[in-house]
Amino acid sequence: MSARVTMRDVARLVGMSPMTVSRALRDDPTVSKTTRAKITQAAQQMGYVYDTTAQAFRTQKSGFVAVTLPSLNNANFAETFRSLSDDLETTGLQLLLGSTNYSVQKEEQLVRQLLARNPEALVLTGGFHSQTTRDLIKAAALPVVEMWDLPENPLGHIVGFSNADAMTPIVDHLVQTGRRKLAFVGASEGSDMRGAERREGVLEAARRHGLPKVTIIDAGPAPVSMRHGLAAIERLSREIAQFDALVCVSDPVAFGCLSALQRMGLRIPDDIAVTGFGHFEVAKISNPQITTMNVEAGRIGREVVSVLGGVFDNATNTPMRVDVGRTMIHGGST
Amino acid sequence: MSARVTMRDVARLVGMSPMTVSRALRDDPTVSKTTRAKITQAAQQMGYVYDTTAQAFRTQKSGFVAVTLPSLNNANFAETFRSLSDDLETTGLQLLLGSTNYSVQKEEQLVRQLLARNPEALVLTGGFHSQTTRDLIKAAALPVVEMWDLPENPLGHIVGFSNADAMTPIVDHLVQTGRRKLAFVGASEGSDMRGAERREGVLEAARRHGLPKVTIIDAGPAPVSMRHGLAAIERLSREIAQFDALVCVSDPVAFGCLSALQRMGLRIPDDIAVTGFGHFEVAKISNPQITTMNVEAGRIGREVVSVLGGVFDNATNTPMRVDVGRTMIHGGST
DNA sequence: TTGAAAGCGTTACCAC
DNA sequence: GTGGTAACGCTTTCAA
Repeated sequence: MSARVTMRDVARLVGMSPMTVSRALRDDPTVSKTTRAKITQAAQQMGYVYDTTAQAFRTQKSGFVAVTLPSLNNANFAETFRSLSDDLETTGLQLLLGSTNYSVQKEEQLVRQLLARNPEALVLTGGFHSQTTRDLIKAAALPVVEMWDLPENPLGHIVGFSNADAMTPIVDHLVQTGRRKLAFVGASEGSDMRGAERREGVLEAARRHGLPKVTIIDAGPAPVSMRHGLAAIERLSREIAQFDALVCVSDPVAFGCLSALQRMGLRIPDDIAVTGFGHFEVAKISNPQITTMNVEAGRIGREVVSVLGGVFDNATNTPMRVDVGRTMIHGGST
Repeated sequence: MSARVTMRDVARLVGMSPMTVSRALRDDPTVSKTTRAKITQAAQQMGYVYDTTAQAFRTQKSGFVAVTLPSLNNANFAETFRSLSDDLETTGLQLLLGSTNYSVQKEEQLVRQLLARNPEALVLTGGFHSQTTRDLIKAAALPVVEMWDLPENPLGHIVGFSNADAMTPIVDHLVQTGRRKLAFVGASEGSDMRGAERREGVLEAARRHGLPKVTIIDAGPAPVSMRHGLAAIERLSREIAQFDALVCVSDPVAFGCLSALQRMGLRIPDDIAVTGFGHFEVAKISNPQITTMNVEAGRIGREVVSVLGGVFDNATNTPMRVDVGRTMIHGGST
């Protein structure tokens, strides 16, 4: 177990100072070509490995951007993460990822853990956090972006959309196609804030249209997916026939509902309409295809990087507020 | 912009040495109860945040475990990651995650990036890597676990299963139920190594049974999902009727195929059988349910942590080899 | 139970 | 174009 090769060792070999080695390895233009060549060659030969930890310590810059996501197993969040990491690559920043599993409690713990790593920025999914989390973040005094949401009192920058408003076109469309007895299928109260906003958006839109009270079907605590949609409908059994449209919090839930309804022999959309949210792959592949709302998950990631770029460059801290678009996708389920 | 609060500052406030503060904050039992209480209280009040970077630098331990996954948007890999991070939590280690997007090229770049952070261990998905990647890893001389595979020449420890062998029960089952003209639907050659192994497993099993040559249906470069399965079948159109069973590389692909077949008016399993792999949610929700092979993704993560625990504790480096089980799940699609 | 000194590997800053 | 010095915040080691 030989000791680590450091810049000092490389310097000694080429007969120069560690400082010059440092500059050479960082492509500092003040180093002469010959020197640089000699140094890189020596470094290679000695098996020198650059010590990011020491750099991070010395410069007080970790090179990390911390990100929280409610869940990894979600095509939309995964896509946001991917575009984030792709676009961040050129900047040399690394993503430090954590998953909250839709729990405000877990988020607090996670944020604490992430902040201990001195990230240069923090990207949170959603605009709802515990007071402690907010305090921690404020004390850390680092750039913050909240995404996938459009909170009233943001912690910093925002890249997202109003989950409530996003439901309006869906309800409008259902009403236009003659549906009146709506039910909303989503996660239990308090477990998924964006889902709750979507629910409120549906209730509000229904009120505006003068529809009868929308029934809330609880699919269980978040994350809710296909199986929870299916189970919720199976629990209701024939009672489901009293509704003429099921507005679901997400496409996987909608697909679960669709499947359960079909197993019961109901015809979609003739007997009952079903809508989803998020333009997941399953919405396009199911029979019939599910009417849904597309949110450009990739664009959210890219916009976040662009916001961060502005923050790092200008050091201006005027909070940005990027409202990304949504597009309704019509399927055969309505 | 006030300067960072350090242990020195906390020490000054309570009239003790930084050393005692360090010990108190790490719950060193040699610190008296009163002192600890005073220190933690002062730290809290001053908004002290522990500097992990400095600690990592000083102790030469990053506290990181690096993990590569082919894709985040995959219920199985997401589950493995979740169990990994859950089980690692008690050890105080942080996961540093990167996604290779099923590219050996990208993996190389990613491994380089991750190794620069001095992780204490490296967890890779799959047993196939570029020579450069292998060299990089060997030079780094850190504990390595390859998972989701059972390579012949592992880099270190293994937690996985043979993707080829895992297909045998599926082919056996198809043969037993009278199917003989099989096609395999998967990603293009060279883009998904575990998928390729599954394909070889199917070919081999078919040979053993004396079946006619299995047709390979190329669903495009990895990652392949629902839409690729659907598109592949749509491209073949009525030619698909020559097969009596479609063996798919994964459940999402199988669901795409199933959906395409149903859109063409074929009946599953009467006209053609469909099998998947991975026991994804969609296999249980689709109509009919898809016959699949369950791999305990969560268990893989837990076993990896257990292997790492052994490595860190004993410092013994005898390579472990954990073969996790698989269970066939029968659905109505066969 | 507590403290002093030293140093982890790098780079900012200034000098030449 | 290159080098010397000091320092980032913490913990190991030894001493009291």
